[in-house]
Amino acid sequence: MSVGSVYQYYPNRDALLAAVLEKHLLEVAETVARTCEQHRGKPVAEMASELVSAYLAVKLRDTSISKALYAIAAERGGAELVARINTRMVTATAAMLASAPDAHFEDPTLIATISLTALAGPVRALLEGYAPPLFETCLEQQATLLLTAYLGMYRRPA
Amino acid sequence: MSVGSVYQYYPNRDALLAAVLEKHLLEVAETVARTCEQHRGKPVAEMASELVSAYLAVKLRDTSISKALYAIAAERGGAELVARINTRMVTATAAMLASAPDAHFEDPTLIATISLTALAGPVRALLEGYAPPLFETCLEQQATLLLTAYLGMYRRPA
DNA sequence: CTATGATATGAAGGATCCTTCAGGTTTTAG
DNA sequence: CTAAAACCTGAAGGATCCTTCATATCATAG
Repeated sequence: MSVGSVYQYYPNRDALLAAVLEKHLLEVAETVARTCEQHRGKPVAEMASELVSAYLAVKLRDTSISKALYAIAAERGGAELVARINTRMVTATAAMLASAPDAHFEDPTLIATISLTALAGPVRALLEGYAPPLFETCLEQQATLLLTAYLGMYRRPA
Repeated sequence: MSVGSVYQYYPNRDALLAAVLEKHLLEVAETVARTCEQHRGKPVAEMASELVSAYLAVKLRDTSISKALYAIAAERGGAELVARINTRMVTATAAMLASAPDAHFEDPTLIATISLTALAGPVRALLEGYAPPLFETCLEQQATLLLTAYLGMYRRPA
């Protein structure tokens, strides 16, 4: 595709990049939201592993795209876009957490935010290239452990 | 300071940015490494809270600098620099973990990497602006809980 | 087949940013 | 006080990137 063609669909460079970023973020947010809706009422340990599994799957599907979009998200207007779409993931996750039969969260939104951002940290390290060689093979297991342990702190007797 | 003066100390733009980034990263890495050395042999719960405390303190000391450096780190050569200096933090943290009397880690480097990157996630969300209003007030407590729970999974009887 | 509209192309222009350098100021040394 | 060295300054040049537009190609319908 040539340079000129792009300008028939987007008014300028920023609009194009924002559209690409939004498409990807919406895909991630939708995947996470769907997963959260499907696992309401389940034990927190299951919530943790399913959330990790879904998030990693969608983020690592095409690593070159995810990696490139970090750079775009850091540019003008990127933060607002990320913030807006992240809200959807946090809301869905918080709703799932609130429905757990074996745990009680006083502030589900806070716990959801911590959980998702904590998950994003290792993924970003992997995608950006600061991570040991065999990091990817252990990531899902360790991330699941991380969230299971964290959410497990809020467990209550049945 | 004028534009021309800068070029008396650095050959070009990238060298200047790399130097600023390196200075900040080294400060963070040194702080974390010192904290880790000071808490060898302590229980894992204490390791977790001290690591969180030290990391947050140095990262949130000047938020405008930390925020600006994320953009630099994403540019040419930034990833290599971050990777190189992160190694120091991971090594120090792994050594601390290996010395815990109340836990056993088969792969301390892996656990250290997950711990540090998981910590970096929420901090980044805060600095970049995607985080709820009262996120900062709860961050230290929640991050401590996150790492305490995670590292606690590797606890063994005394 | 031809006309009309829709889409594609990439060189040229403009805007922005990086770097240099001729000259000025401050500091140091004799 | 004077000369030399060290340092500072910002306008001008060059390099890079964003955007436009005249032209070309393709698709559709009459």
